[in-house]
Amino acid sequence: MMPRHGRGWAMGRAQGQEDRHSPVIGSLLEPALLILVKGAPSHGYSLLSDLGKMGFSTIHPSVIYRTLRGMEDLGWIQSDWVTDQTQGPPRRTYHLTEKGEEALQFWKQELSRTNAIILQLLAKEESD
Amino acid sequence: MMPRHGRGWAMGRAQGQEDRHSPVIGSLLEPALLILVKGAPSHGYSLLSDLGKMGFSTIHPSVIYRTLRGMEDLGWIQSDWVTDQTQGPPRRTYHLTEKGEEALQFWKQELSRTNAIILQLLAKEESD
DNA sequence: TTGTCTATTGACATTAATAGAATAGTATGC
DNA sequence: GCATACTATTCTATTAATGTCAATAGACAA
Repeated sequence: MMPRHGRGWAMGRAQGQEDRHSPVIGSLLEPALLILVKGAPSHGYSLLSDLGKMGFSTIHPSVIYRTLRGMEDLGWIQSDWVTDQTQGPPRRTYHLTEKGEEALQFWKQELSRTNAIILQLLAKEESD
Repeated sequence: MMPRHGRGWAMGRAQGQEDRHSPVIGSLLEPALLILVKGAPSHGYSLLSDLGKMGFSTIHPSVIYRTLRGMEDLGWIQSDWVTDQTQGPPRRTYHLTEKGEEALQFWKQELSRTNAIILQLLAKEESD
């Protein structure tokens, strides 16, 4: 049986499971949420679809909600319940805090660094 | 107490723990090993230092050995014991298999995709 | 024989990911 | 007034991955 995430991801893909994301995508969820919430305060369900458009479509909703709660525990974002202007039950709407802005700065550096490493890896593979 | 990996990584950094890698780095270990082993058959201890030079310096040796064994279980690489030309105990030297080459092709696509997502995220943050 | 470098493995506790179901409000058609 | 679909969030059980530490052991030089 296939591991459900992480190790050996590329194996599952080869066997026709296109709908499972790689571990890299999962690891980018946190900075992606910070950036989206910084852009405009938002709630889980809306972030879910924003992320979908950005290439995070395979991440399970519960993972996104759980991550948001975790980030709130860390003090990076804060939530308020919004009951009006909703087409359904109340929304928990998150906004970025100063602490979250700080964390985002670290993440930005890390994203650049990651970019460099990936380019290096691709270049090395090309040269073989 | 700080989470030891993943969630909330950027927090630890802010408190002066520069020596802990982000979850992204960990998730790139597998493709990095595939590419290095494809370049030239090699053993764990040597890959450890190659990875260090590439920006994976904070990954614990046992994680690298464990990942290599996992990749061998998946049939992506194969190992032989080499006893001569060593400056210490025997080395388990890995080489890439055809299956590993296939996995690497999927990973290459994913690395490009990841690159695109990261650039998109950084661009979005700039525009805020 | 002590220490240092090379080299690999195993075990334990912690943390994260996944699927699935439960809960619930709103809106629309019939 | 009832079924259905969409919006919106939470919880739980299971499984996988990660981090850390310790153990093992050969080679070589002081």
